[in-house]
Amino acid sequence: MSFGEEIITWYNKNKRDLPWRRVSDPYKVWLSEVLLQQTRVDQGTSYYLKFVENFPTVWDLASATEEQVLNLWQGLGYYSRARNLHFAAQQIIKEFNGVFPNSYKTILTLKGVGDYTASAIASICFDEEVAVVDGNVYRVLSRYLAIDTPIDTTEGKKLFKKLASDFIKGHNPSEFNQGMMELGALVCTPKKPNCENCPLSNSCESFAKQTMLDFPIKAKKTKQQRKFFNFLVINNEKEEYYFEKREGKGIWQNMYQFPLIETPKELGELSRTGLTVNKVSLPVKHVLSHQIIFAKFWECSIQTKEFNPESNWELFSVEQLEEKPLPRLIENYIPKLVKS
DNA sequence: TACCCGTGGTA
DNA sequence: TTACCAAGGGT
Repeated sequence: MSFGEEIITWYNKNKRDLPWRRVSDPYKVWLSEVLLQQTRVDQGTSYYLKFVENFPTVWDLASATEEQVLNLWQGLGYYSRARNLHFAAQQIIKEFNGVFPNSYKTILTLKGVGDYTASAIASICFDEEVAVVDGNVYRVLSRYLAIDTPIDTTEGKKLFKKLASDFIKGHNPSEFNQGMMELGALVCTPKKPNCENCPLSNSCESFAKQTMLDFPIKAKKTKQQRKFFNFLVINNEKEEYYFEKREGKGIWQNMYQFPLIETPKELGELSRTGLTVNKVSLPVKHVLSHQIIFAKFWECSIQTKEFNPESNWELFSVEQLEEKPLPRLIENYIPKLVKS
């Protein structure tokens, strides 16, 4: 059997029964693909079910507010995906009259849809012969051919797209693409590849040399910057708390947090006119892909005469917060408010 | 192009 | 405990 035949035969025998594999609606396939970007199936599945239930059609998604979409996305991370998803739903209504675009080229014009996602939808829903290249495909191909070109370079991306495009030729595009990813997810795994049960081990270059774990090669390492966040936890006599909406370009855009004071180092003492600090949390370490945040929560009470809230601060009860999109760091602190 | 964007699981 | 990384995309 050819490479592609091996992949497809193995896939049809070993594929998992996943919710988005039971549907043919390109809208739902799109939802699943965006939800699973840089996200494990175990982590994304419950979100997929929530989204399909709350927004059964692209019209429902487009009609929602961004805040509703972000709120449903809460906890999954990479929130630009949610904002772009909402934007793209409105694109589909306006530019495509509510009919999901049906080719790689047109799907690619949707916000938040790049080469991978456009290839996935076009192949799975419309049988277009375009190869997906995701983390799984990089791993499978780099090991199979023992390719030492780094995958995180322009040259590497171009090379692997070309290789996958050559391998897919003449095969069922949907089954080939999903088979490549499924093999990477279940057999050709990052740490302990199960080569004994791999349909390609006979002809795998790295298996022959037992160098599977040397691939794929990456050129860069991500560096994490340390940051010090101080959140002002201020409540009034009605047990409401001040919050602010994050704006601008950075992390957690359009999501809510306690009023923030960022400092270059850990803050030992906080003084602000009209506020008395009652309690301060130990630093909470919150690790992100490019930052490590050390957050202190300063629980304050108001000295009514001199206190002057900023104009962008809003008061919410704990109940009202249910409908506001919160970063995990903030969400995790809410139970402490109810206790004390 | 290099860098930014989250969260949680694993060894 | 650190390092890696999971169905990537935007700027």
